Amino acid sequence: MTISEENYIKVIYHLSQVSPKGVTTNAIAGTLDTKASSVTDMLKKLADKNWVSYQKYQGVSLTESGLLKAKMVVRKHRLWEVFLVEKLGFAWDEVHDIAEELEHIQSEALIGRLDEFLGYPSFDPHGDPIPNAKGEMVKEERILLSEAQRNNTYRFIGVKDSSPGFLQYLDKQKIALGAPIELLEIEPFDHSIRIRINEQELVLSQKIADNLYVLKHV
Amino acid sequence: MTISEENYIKVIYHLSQVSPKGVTTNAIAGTLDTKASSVTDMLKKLADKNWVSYQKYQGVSLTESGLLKAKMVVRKHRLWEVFLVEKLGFAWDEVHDIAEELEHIQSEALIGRLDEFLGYPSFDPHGDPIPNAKGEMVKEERILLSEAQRNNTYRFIGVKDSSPGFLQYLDKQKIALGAPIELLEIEPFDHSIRIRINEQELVLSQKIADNLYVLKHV
DNA sequence: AAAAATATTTAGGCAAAACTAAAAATAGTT
DNA sequence: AACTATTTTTAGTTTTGCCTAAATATTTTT
Repeated sequence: MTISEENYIKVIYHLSQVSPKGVTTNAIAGTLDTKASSVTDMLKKLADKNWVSYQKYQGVSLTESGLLKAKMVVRKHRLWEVFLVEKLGFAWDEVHDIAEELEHIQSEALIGRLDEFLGYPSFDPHGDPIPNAKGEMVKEERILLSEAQRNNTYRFIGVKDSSPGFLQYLDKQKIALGAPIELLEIEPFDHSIRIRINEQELVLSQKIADNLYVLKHV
Repeated sequence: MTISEENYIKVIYHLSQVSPKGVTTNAIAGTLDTKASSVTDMLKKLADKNWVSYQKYQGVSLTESGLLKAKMVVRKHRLWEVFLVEKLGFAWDEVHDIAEELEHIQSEALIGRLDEFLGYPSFDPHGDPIPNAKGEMVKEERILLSEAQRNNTYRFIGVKDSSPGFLQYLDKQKIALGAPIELLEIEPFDHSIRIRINEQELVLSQKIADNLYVLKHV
């Protein structure tokens, strides 16, 4: 499996989470920053190798074996992210691009030992679950903070957008993974919300609340 | 710099150690397991980018900037090998191929932090020196055990051949890096040698002695 | 339901890095 | 010095993954 093929499979996997019926050519092209025609070429190749099922004009979805391949790439990506943050001391907004390269290193033994070295983590530094060697991962009943209810308390467990800009905003506001958040008020006009976090009150725009995953209760 | 370019530069660097006047096309082709014509193509490209000086039919040598590039690839390779052995628990005969992939990860920050994490090691698991960020490395007055003198004591500090087969042979004989070796006798007929190591006597063929680097004195 | 807009695919090409086969240069031998 | 053998280069192809431009499907709008 080439690096390019791995990247396509991974992107199809991520896009499938949002649109499970089938991923469009354009969506893939947009994510990979390539042209739709290049995507079509690759989809044929992936279909030949039985990693996706693809019908002209109808989008693609991963096959059983394609899904496992995708999960293994995601596993490697997230394990490397844990390594970079926990062991090498990188900040959570610095690790994505490096992990993007490391995820393509081909060695079962390496990833197995890395997993062990890290203590078999279940989540990466952004709160995303890490598939185990069989592709299994924790599934939590997370919701977006923008969908949360007034006067309830939640725990901040993940980000939807993990771009450096957003992560740096969270750092600045001292909104850290694991923090309890109490939803005090929802402003009907602009859907901004007022929360209590770290014994302080904070107002978040809808856009922010739309990118924070929380778990109910506390 | 592509992965292929890095591999060529690295191979030219290694071959230069043995033949400093100029590395031949065939030598490169042999090492990289490609055809001479492919090497010629690449040499032109590397010369265009000013990483080697190349004259048709006269072999190549690295330029200043090519030499630094080569040392940075070697630096990454050897640091990753230390990581694999020291942190992940791989044996010294298992790490070469994995490091061969890891050496191409592009991130100054990563390699700087890895170096720090490992405690700025000076040598890799096979006893080879690790260049620092400027390309500087320790230079020892090492010789081959086959060139050593009778009745002297040495310290085993490195291997010339670092293939898994040879390393496994050394493991089997309990010949480990750092061990003191006393040269008891040289057999004139086949140049085999008798040594004392780990309080035991051992006979080594010339081929073995030809692949062990030692330091005089003790 | 036809027209317009959008999405996708096809066709033809390009660059990188490899190849084979043939030509040219260098080195070794008599 | 000339001939032979070896090494190296050139010329022409192949494969992968991308591109542009044009053609075809699908979806949306009127």
